[in-house]
Order: sequence, then C-alpha cells, then structure tokens
Amino acid sequence: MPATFYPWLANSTSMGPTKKQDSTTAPAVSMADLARELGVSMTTVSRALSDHHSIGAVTKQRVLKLAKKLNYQPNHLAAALRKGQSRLLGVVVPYIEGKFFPSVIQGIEQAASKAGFSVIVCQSHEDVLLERRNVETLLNAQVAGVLVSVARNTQDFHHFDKVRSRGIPLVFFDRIPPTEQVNSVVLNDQEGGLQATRHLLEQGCRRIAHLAGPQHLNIYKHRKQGYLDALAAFGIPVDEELIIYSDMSQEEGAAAARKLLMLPNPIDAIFAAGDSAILGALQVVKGQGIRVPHDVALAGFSNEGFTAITEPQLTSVDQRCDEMGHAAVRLFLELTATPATPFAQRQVVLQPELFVRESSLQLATLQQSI
Amino acid sequence: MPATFYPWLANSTSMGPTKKQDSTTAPAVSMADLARELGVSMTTVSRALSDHHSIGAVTKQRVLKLAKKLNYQPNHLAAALRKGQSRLLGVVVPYIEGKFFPSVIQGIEQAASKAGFSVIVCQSHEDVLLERRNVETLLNAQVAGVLVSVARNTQDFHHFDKVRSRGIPLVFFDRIPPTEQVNSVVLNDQEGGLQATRHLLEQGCRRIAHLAGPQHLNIYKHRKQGYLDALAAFGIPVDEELIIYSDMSQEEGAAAARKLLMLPNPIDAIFAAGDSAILGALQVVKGQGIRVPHDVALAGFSNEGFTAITEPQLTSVDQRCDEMGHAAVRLFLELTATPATPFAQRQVVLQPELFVRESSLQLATLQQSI
DNA sequence: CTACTTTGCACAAACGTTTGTGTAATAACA
DNA sequence: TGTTATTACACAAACGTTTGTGCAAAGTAG
Repeated sequence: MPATFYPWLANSTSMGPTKKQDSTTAPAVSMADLARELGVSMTTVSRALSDHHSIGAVTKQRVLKLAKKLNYQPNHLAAALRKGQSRLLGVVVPYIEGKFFPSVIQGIEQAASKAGFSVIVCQSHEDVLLERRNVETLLNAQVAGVLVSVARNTQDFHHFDKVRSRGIPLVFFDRIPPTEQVNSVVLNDQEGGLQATRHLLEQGCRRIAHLAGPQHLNIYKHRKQGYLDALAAFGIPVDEELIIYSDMSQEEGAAAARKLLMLPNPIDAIFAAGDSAILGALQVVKGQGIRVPHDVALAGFSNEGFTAITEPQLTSVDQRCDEMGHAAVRLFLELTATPATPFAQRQVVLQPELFVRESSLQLATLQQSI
Repeated sequence: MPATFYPWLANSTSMGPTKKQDSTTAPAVSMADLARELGVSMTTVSRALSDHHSIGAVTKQRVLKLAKKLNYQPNHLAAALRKGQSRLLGVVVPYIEGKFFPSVIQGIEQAASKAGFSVIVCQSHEDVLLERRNVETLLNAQVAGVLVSVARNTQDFHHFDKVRSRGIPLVFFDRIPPTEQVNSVVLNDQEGGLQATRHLLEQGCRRIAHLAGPQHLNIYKHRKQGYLDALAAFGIPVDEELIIYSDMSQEEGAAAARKLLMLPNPIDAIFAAGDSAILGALQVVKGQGIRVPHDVALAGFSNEGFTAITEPQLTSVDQRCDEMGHAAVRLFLELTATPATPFAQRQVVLQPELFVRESSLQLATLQQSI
C-alpha cells in the first residue's frame, strides 16, 4: 500500500519551502491559514470555532466549512498555554494490576473521554517519593485536575497542597488521606461488611469468623465494623477469638483458617475483608475435608475475577469499580464548574453490592425454600 | 491545617495586582521571573537550564540555584508548543480489563516514565470509530508518539497515516495490522504453541486436541501452527477431528471439551489457545469424573491469574506482558532518536515462556523420574 | 435627526518556552 | 599588532491559541 497523498499540501502555505525537508511530514493547518484563506482575522476564526456570540451566523458557517474542508485540527497545547489549563486529567494510582485499579481507570477514562478530557496515568508503586514526583509531573503537564488514590505508606500530604494552591481540582478516591478534609469518593465498606455478614446470618450461620485486614487502613476498619454491626443486629455476642488479623494475603488467609478450624467450638462461616484471604481459607477448608458451604460458609470482599471460578464459587462484596471512576470524574467536573471552594469539600460514598454465590448458600436454606 | 503560605509571592511580579482575585491560587514562577531576579536574559536562563554549551559554568550555577530556591517548574506546554512536540506518549488499547492490557500498560508506563514521558491512555472498546477518534485526540494533544493495539474489527488503517505523515513515531503491539509494513512488537505465538504442545508430548501424551481461536486473527493462527509443528516434530499425524474452532470463551471451551470426550478414540490432552477456553474444558472434564492430569492433561495460553488457583492449577504460556510494554517504549525511543524512516520498519518478537503447573504433570513422568 | 444600543469584526497583547542570529569581550595564533 | 576562534551572553522572532479593547456599521428609541 502506497503512502497516502496530501493534495492540499500544495495549496497551503505557499510562502517558501516547508521547514523540514522531510517529505513525509505534513504541516498542520492552523487558524492563521483559515483566516488568510477567508480574508478574515484570526480572532474571527477563533471565535467562530468556539461559537462566540459576537460572530455572525454566515461567517461562522464559512469558517466551519473551511475548517472541515482543510481538516483543521486545533492545537490544544496552544490553547492550554493561553488559557492556563489543558483538557488533560491526571490520575495517580499505586499500581495497575489485579482487578480494582484497572477497572477504576477504565471508568475514569470512559467518563473523562465523554466529557472531552484525556486521561494521563501515573503509578506510585506504593512509594511516597514517586507519588510526589508524579504529582509534579502532572502539574507540569498543566492538567485540569488530579485524581489520586494514595500510596499505602503516605503519611505526609503536603505535595497535594501545590495542586490546591494552583486552583486545580483535587479528588481522592478509595485510598484517601485519613486526617484531612478533602474531596473524595469512597466505597461504604462498613455497609459491605454488614451486607456480607448479615447474609451469612440469614443463611443460618451463628459462629461467624472474620479475617480482618490491617486496622490502620480505614477500609479494613470499616469492613470489620460492618461485621460487628451485623452481629449486634442479630443479638449475637462478639467472640474476639473469631477475629483474626492479617495482611489479607492468600497465605495468611490460609493460616488464619487453619487456626480457626482448631477451635474447640467449631465455626460455621468465615467473612474475609479480602478475596485473596478467603481464597486461601477456602483451600485449607477443602483440604481438611470440610464441606463448603454445607459445614462452613464463606464470603469475601472485592469480587475479584477468580471468585466466579473457584469450586465452589465464592460469595463476595463488589466494590463498584467503574462506578467509582465515574463518580470521581463527575466530582472533578463539578469542581471545575463551581469556583474553588477551599472549605466544604465534597464526599461521595458508593454503596457496595453483595454477589451471592455457592460458597454461602446453605443447603438448609435451599431445602427450606422448596 | 491552614493553607500553605507562599512568602515569595510578595516579592515577585510587583507590577500590579494578580490576574484573578482568587486568594487560593498561587502563580507559577516562570523563566522571566528568574531572568529578572538574576539580571540576565531569558535566553540565558533557558540555556542554563538545558545545559547549553554557550553558558558559563558560574552563570549556570546561579540560575540552577535560584530555580531550586524559587521552586521553578518548567511549563512543558510552552516548551511543547515551541518545539512542536510534547513529552506525552499516547496509547490506544481495546480495553483495560483482564490481565493482558493492564500489564502491558503497566510496562509501558514504567519504561516511559523512566525516559521522562507521561502516558495517556485511550480505549477503543473494540470500535474502529472510537479508535479513529482516539488517534485524533492524541494528535491534538501533540503526543510524541503513538502506541496502538488495534481493535478487533479494524480493517481500514488509514487513520494511522495521519500519525506517520506528521512524523510521529507509531508502534503497534500485540494486535498489529496484518497487511501493512509497520513498527511492531509481538509475541512469538507459534513458539508458544510449540512449547506447550511439545511439553504435553514430552509428558507422554499422544492424542492431543487443540482448541483453536478464530483463524483470521494472526495470534490464533500462529498458536495453532505451533501445535502442528510440535506434532510434526514428534512424527505424529494430524487428526483434524481433534482441532476444534471457537471464540475462545469459557462456554465454547466447555462445549468443545464435551465434544472431544465423546470421541471413540479417547484423547489424552488438550491444548487451548486461550485460558478461558481451557478453564471451561477443565470444568467439563472434571465434571465427568475424568482425572486431570492423570487421564487428560491440559494446557492453556495467556497465563491468566486464575490459572494458579484452579484445581488442579493450569499449565499455560506466559505472554510477557510487561516485557511487551517495555519493548514498545524502547522501540518508540529508538524511532525518535533516528530520523523518520518511512520504509524499513522494525519488528520485535518476544519469546513466550511456558509455566508448567499441575494440569500437565503426568504421574507416569513423575514415577519415571524417581 | 440625535443618542444610544447592538452586532460583527479587527488589532494586538498576552501565555512560557526555544532558538537563530548578532555581538561584545577574551583568548589564541601568526 | 592584526586576524581569527572561542566564550558568554542578549535580542527578538517564533509556536498557535485566546481575549480585552477598539471601532465601525446597523438597528432602535426618543
């Protein structure tokens, strides 16, 4: 297939040879070209294209038509430079793996592109230093807004002050600064913990263990609180023996399960604050010949992809990842619309959704329902 | 916590009040500010910062020092505008889900940020129209390069001509245009198919079925070819009955397995060109009480996350996702370094790696090795 | 017919860089 | 001492937009 021809190349800018002698490089057509061709000023062209009221209808049409014909492509850089802000949206996440962050990014990209913004992503790799540098990078790129899920060990949040001080909308999602008053969109983790635990209770379980995550992270604290709330609602006393803390890894989930199964008073369910942990637990439980969900029911958190392919499939709380991306962008758009409000930051709380699967459907319940 | 103070705000630009009366907005310090402060020209400042040879060592030091002190942040937009190219790298992928694309993006982001580029991602959602618009968007953002994995149904590749005609490096990865001569980085799918099948043969399997994907897609064609090559290398005749074509979904994988298990002459292994298909097959095989790998060995392609958590764990060919991202960026960097070469496009072929797991480890072999 | 508003457009100055050219001063060489 | 390199910097013109201001012409009200 031969290289595409650009016939209009000959007509345009006949003043001297092109800058670079590279024959493959086609010059971009600018507003000046349109203005010259139409015999009007650049002002008129610019205002016609942005539908300014001070331009007559006929002139607008002439400009638009020629723009189409010459395939005029606006140089966003120049516009951004002049206006001091671009159509770019900066996103900082710890990493792009697993299910959660890719899905959120997917949601962000979708909503942003609908609003005419492009998304530029950075990873902090859970490193505050990198996170700081990412923010600088984004500011240098003159982004119109910054969406952040902070690194795990970030304690100092001063690098975000620069964003605010430049008047750039700043939205945190999922992982938000614990102390400060910020714009944020988070999941209602407590509600999620409540839903899962209540579901287990409704299935007839009465001795429900909880695999809890690091309590200095809000999400895990809230999930545990939901667990406690559900127990309280059913009038079941909390047995601290049944709450095991871990880093939520598959290995520690397995270890926790082993410990739980050795208790003299046997458990009949486990709710883990993470899917990896419940997966580890599942493997241990099955390995000991204990039937799931017949003897022990299981429920996790995050609704990871693998929950639908284990045997039995795992009940889990869905985090509404794409919805979180959408919400973050929506919040950003609202912030750009309204003038900067240093105080009165906005919070959006998403409601989780429990996906009930085999691992928590008690046969007893099934029989009852027949 | 009070808003951060900017004491130097009082000293700088004492000519009139600030543009906007927004007290929260801090002005960015520009090269002009540095120049004025030091009593030199902007030229000097600019060249000092970019380490130009025509600037004296002492002057350079003075400039650098003040830049640090005032926390000067270069406006990349302005530089990009002047130089006609930014430090942005555009990426177009079909979607950001599953394992593959997020991992590749992760690799791209890593390599790009190391080279001082930011990454801006777009999704085509497998839609040529969106893909086309994405490319326009990226061009408007004045990206320095474009990295693309084309949509499934893209047949017309003219929208990429614009990229080339502007002299912007264009690299395709994984999903590349079949007909054209392009810069690309792909996996050696044939080698992957060969490795997996050969492995099954070495485990003692002799009647190996193949779940093939749509043959109009190169990746699936190549994987099948690898399968055929391996059989040929072992002098085993091809039985067309054992090759089943599908869309590689879990459902069709299951259906294919059902069909295969009904053959009068029983099979002893299945190699699927995708992990979802082999997962479907695994479930059917187990459901019929057939032991894996004892009676039938299984191997898939992509090394998805779930291959390590099925029972038994699934052998699969790893696609070196992050390596693909790195390679794509490397290729882009090489292209920017060398002047545009319309012909003689470069190809990079990555070697896959077989991850052997339980689903293909024959007991017979284990016993032999004792 | 005058005074005032609206409409439609042009002029020119920004935005913050980069860079070709000019030009002193100093150094090197014959 | 005169000629040429070299060093170190300044001037000013770009890059492609946006936008405040100015200024006619046309419309409207008195």
